[in-house]
Amino acid sequence: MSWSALTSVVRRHLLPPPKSRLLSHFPVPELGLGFSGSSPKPSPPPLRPSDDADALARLLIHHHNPFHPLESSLQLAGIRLSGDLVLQTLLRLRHASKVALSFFVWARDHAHHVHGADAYDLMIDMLGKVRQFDVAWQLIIEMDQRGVAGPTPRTFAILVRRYIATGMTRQAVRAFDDMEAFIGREPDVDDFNMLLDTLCKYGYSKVATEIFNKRKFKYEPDEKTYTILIYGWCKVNRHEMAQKFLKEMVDRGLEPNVVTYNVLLNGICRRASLHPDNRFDRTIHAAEGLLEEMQGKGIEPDVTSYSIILHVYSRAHKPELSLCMLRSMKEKGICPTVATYTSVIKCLASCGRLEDAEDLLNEMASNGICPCPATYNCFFKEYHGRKDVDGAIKLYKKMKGMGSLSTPDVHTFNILLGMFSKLNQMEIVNELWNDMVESSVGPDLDSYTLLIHGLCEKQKWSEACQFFMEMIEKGFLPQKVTFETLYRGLIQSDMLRTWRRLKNKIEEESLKFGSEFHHYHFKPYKR
DNA sequence: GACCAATCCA
Repeated sequence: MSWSALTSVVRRHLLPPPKSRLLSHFPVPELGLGFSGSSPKPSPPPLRPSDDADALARLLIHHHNPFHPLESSLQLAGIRLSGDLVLQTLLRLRHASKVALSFFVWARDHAHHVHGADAYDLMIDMLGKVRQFDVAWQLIIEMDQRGVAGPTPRTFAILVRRYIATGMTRQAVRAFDDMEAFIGREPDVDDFNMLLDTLCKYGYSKVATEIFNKRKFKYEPDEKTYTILIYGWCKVNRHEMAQKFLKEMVDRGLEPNVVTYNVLLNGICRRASLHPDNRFDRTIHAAEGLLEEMQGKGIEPDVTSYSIILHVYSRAHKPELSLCMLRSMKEKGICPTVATYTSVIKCLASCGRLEDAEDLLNEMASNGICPCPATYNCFFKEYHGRKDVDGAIKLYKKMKGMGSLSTPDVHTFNILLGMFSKLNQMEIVNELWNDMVESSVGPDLDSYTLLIHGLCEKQKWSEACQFFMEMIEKGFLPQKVTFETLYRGLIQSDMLRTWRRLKNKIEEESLKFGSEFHHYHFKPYKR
């Protein structure tokens, strides 16, 4: 059966689409946790390519249905997709959390290859993202009872990360303490490091330090533990605290290694202001001092150390120094990575030296290093600045033909959308938009904003309005300027019917999802 | 998963 035939079968069984898919309203579904021992039926292994999973996922999102009718549709079609594959696809796509949970429950109960701990971990991560921690815990308990090789320490790492990302640090620590009862052993240093690392990554260095001081006698802290804490304090720009832990580390008889020094180096360079030149000089001086200190201890700088310095050169627009350092690191036998090359290329491109940047791009290729989208985006930014349409289109076409590591990302599209919209080439904007939707990397809030602003500038009010409503439906909250520009345009050109439709839409959404839209004012606009 | 790159609409 062809995909289009399957699509029509599925559609026939589906309920009408929902009115909205915003995430802030997320009713807990009936999980049916009292599963009655009915052993899962064995199902054949996945036979279909991931394209089908992708298409199915899109269809599911589009209709947003309960899945019972779908099961028969799938059986009718004789297709058995791997549940894990569809689940992963759903979770990759934006705003599909509710659909993903329904699918997970359905697939679990119908044994479509969703019994593994991986699927549970994916779901728990997603539930944490939308703050449904009670449901996440239900799944953890279910994992335990079902014996699906979990929950594992990784499951708890995911849960802990989600708690911390939400700012619920106390609950994160409690979850960490609850882990022992599930995994059947005491947490070790690595687990402890995970907790501290996650706290520090999200800026809770103070909480991490408190936990560390309370428990450092229970776990044997190692180099990683201290490096994590030093990273945390550097991140919040508290260098004196970073130094304090460096000292404590040495006092304990632990030797700082190259990673520890790179963390300190990045702490010096990360947000240092480089304007005017004497500030740049001061930063470089401090960085060189640290490099000397580490070399004095017999630790040689590695790619990361060089990449950190190169990033400073790039931010300060010093192409000569950049190239010089790249050369000297190669002479020392240190192989540049994508990050290294991207920093230098960004520096050259932003200084207008596109030919030199292209040379480096070729050098990367001959060294077998695959450029990432960020590498190409440096060129696009410069083309944008020069209004070089041909250059941009040529590079874009080249990227489209490349492997998945180098295909355009959201930023690529956003740069190009902004460029061609400003140059008034709306056919190309349209084409880019379609490419972006097709490749499922976007659109994001910026893409919508760029497109709508572009359309407003061209006075294409009804098109702009259409995209405005689409973005609301997808759960993006448009900026105030976007709303006001559109509002003014619709009123001034007497498009009152379109305006009313837009107004109803916003009122409908804000009724359901609370105060999010309150900064839009509906006062009649004075002409 | 102890460190390095990465967007710019008013």
